[in-house]
Amino acid sequence: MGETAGRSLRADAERSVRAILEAAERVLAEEPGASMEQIAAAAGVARTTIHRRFANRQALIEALASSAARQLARAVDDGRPDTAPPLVAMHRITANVLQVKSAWAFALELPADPDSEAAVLHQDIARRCIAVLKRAQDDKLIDEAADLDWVRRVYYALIGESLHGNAEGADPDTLAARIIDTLLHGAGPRA
Amino acid sequence: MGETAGRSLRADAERSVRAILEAAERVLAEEPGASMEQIAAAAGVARTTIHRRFANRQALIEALASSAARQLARAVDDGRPDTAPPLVAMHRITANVLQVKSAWAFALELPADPDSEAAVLHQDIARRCIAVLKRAQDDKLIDEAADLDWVRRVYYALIGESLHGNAEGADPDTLAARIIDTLLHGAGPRA
DNA sequence: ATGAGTCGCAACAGAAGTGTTGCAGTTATA
DNA sequence: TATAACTGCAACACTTCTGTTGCGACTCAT
Repeated sequence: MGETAGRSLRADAERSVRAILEAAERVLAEEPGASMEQIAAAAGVARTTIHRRFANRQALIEALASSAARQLARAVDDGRPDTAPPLVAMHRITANVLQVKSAWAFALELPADPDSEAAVLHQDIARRCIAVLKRAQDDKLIDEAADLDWVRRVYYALIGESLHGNAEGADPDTLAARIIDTLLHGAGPRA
Repeated sequence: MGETAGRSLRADAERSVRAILEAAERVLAEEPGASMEQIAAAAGVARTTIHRRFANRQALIEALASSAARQLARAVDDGRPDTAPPLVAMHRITANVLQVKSAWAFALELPADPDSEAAVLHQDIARRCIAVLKRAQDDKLIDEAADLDWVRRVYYALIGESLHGNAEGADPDTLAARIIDTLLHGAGPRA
């Protein structure tokens, strides 16, 4: 049977759903084609339990994407993108996002249908990201002729790249500092 | 049966292999889990023909990765990384790489075993990439304190990002110019 | 404590993919 | 042209995954 978004579940059922989503992230990150059986085993749950909550493999993956997108949105909000000084907001947001993305890398890189909840959230996040960049631009931190959408894409790419070679688990604040420094100044000689 | 690297094939067989590899790139780029049947159909070939040349799905994918890596290596070489002035080499290499990567995106983002031919080629490419950056650094184009491995990773990320939003098919030279400009100067205000 | 919700287990049917083989017909190449 | 290579097609056995059902046991909520 399975439900994508039903009414409130019992406490133990809710625990199972969380365990399944976390296991799915862990397993699928290493092997995108992994079977429901593998995910169930990693979650410490029977395969049938997954099918009770999620009708399809598809439904599970969509729920995973939505869950991760919500956490990402919260990570951005926690950085006070509208009120904090641009540089402070960028640093805090970047550090927060790095942590969320390192835990939900697979789910957040999932291609989402344009009308899914995850896609809407990602679109909203991009909007707020550009708003922060705009404020930075007004403060002369970013060149006035810069294409903010390109800057945002570069920013995303720097975050993604920082996570690849991070098996050692460097400090998020250190990584964030390097990301923002590179974003604003590049690799050229300093004045 | 299938061979990963046999002796010289007949002309028509060689054509088939090329068609299969190109179809595999096309099909797998859209659906990484696509079946051999789908690949065969896209190549205009019977499924059994694929199995004659490639023992496994695995073998096919490795051959795909190797083929793409060789083309990428050639794209770098064509930019004269050791002899041309650093800025010229960077621009030419970037434009060449953009074209190859747009045609073989799936194959080039494939995770490769450390001892595979593709992995060796990618490692060699990274080595040459850093060599060019080093020459740029000697020419004061890159800050002397910069971590060249980080610069290389940023460079890769910028190339990857440029290809995502490129459904319109912008001019490789234009894209390359923006990539190098961003790499060296970032988004901050110009002096 | 009682009832509804939840779970694990076992079993099932069905779908889809993989890899192999044999053979007849076609094509390159010497 | 003669030979060997190549191809498509059909059929096969085999494995794996999916999604479902039924049932007894357990657990949360009231």
